[in-house]
Amino acid sequence: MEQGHTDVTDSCRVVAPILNRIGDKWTVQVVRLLGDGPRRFNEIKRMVDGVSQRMLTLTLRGLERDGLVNRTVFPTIPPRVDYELTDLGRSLWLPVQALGLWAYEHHGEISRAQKAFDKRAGLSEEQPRKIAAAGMAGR
Amino acid sequence: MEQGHTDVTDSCRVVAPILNRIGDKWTVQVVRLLGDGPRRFNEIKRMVDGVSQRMLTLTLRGLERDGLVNRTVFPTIPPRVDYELTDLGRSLWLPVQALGLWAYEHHGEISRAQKAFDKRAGLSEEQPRKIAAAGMAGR
DNA sequence: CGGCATCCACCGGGATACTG
DNA sequence: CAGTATCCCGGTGGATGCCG
Repeated sequence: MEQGHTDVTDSCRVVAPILNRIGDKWTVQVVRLLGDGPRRFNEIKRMVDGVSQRMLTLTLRGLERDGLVNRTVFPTIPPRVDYELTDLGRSLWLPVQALGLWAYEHHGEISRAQKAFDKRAGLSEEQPRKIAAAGMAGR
Repeated sequence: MEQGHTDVTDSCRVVAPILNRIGDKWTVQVVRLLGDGPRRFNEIKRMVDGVSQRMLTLTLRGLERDGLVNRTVFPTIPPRVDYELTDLGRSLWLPVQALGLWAYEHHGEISRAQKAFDKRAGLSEEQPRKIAAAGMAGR
């Protein structure tokens, strides 16, 4: 990638839609699951608890469309379909892992911050979050 | 609700909601923007093009609630409010950067994969994606 | 078994107007 | 300037049923 580019919004416009894919309700779990090796449809469905088969289908289609997973059909009876990460998918898996690690390390802090925030908001509608002295507004 | 799987789904359940925050429509852009230094409300609104003031408010509130940004009110007239990343917010910024880097590096591959996929889907409804020989389905 | 199609509830998010 | 409040639309995603 070209370093030294400059505009924040520029790369953000590229990142945003991808983060939207990644960050949707099921993609991450599926990617992490498949990072472990190829799985078939109902296998995934069982492991990703709570997912409807509709959403799992859509998720896998999206991943396939993005070139992140390979879909392999075995024309047997009953039919069998395997999904596995492509090289691209595996390369995605790494930064996702990093983010997952961050989430895992900090979700305690986050939920504490949330509870503190909710407490402030709940006890008093007019609780000062952080008040700066007037006059130091100039930068 | 089931459990007792590998540790994959475990950490995923922690990651998913956070990725949901990060991956929502505006959070990343705001975080990256604030990674550059503190900004005031309308300053952010101007830089993040397309965001409504409602969504910007909600986004910043969410980030504040998660302990990722500090909100500082200057009780001046006209009022002024600064937003800046907390230490936690800055620590998040790194893996987000990594994911952004990945997106930036691979969005070409992705859009190519998407076009190829759409072409396959468009030309023929019954285009075989990848067919494995029957008989090798056993694992 | 692995889908796709349909219907429908919910809520994310935009536009607009009003307040301190 | 920095919000809050209200309305409303479209997309996301769950439930169900049918099909190869």
